[in-house]
Amino acid sequence: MKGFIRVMKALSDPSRVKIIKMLSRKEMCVCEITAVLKLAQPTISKHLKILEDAGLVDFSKDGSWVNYRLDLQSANQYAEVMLEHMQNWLEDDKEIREILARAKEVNRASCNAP
Amino acid sequence: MKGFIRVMKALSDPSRVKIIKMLSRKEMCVCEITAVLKLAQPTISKHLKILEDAGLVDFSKDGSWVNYRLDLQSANQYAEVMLEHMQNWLEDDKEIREILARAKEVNRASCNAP
DNA sequence: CAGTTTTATTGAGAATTAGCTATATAGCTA
DNA sequence: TAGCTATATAGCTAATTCTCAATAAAACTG
Repeated sequence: MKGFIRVMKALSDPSRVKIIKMLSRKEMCVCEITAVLKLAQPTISKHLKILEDAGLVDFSKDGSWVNYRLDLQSANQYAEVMLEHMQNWLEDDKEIREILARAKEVNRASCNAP
Repeated sequence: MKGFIRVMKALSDPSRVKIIKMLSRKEMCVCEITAVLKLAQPTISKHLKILEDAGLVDFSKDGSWVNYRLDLQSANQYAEVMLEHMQNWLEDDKEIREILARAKEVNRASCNAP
C-alpha cells in the first residue's frame, strides 16, 4: 500500500506533475527546472526528492549539475504504469503546454539569466 | 489538470483506497463502510464526497440508505483508467485483504451491532 | 405527527504539506 | 587554497487535510 500511496501523493501536486511532463521530453538539471517553474530552488529540490522516493524519477551527476530523468524502469510497479500514462495525459492542458514551451527554450547557460 | 489532480488526491489517502477496493467487490451503504473501516460516520461521508467529486464513485438512494458504487463509466477519463487499475492493484496487500474479509461479513442489519 | 434511523454538514484540533529564506555541502576553477 | 556555482538540508509560516463531536436534514415507522 505504501508504495502506491507514495506515487499518488507525488502526482497530486501540480508543480510535480509539471516536472514529470517536462522530464518526459528531456533530462533536465535542477536549475533548468527551477527557471521554468519560477519557484525557489530549494522548493524544486524538495519536489524532486518526493518524486524520487516514489520511484518516478532518477538522476545522475555531471560535475556540479544533477540531471533528473523519468525512472521508466522503476522498481515501483505503480510508478512505472503511471509514468506510461503520463506520456499521453495532459498534453492538451493549457498550463502544461506553456510549461513545455518554456522548457524547450531553457538551457544551463540561460538558467541564471534575468 | 484539475480533473487529474482531483483523482490523484482522492487516491492518495489509505482510507479512500480501502473504500475503492471494497466497492470493487460490491455496492455498500455508508453505515456498512463505516462499520468496516471503524472511523466516525461523518469521516466516511466526507471521504465519499471527495471520491464522488473526483468521479470515482456514484450513488443511489434506497429509502434512507445511500448505496455507493464505483463510477465505472465516469465522465472523468482519469478516474475511469484508475478504477480499472484498482481492480487489480493491491490485491495482495495485507491491510486490504483484512478489510475485504470484513466487508464480506458486514450487512445493513449488523451495521450498528457492537 | 413523534420518534427512530441513516446520512450530510459544520466546526474544531492535530498533523501534514508547499512554499520561502538562510545555510550547508559538493564540485569546479583560478 | 579561495572563491564561485549548483544542489541539498534545516527551519519557519500559511494553507490544507484527516479525524472527531455536535448538529441538521432526509426518510421511514408506529
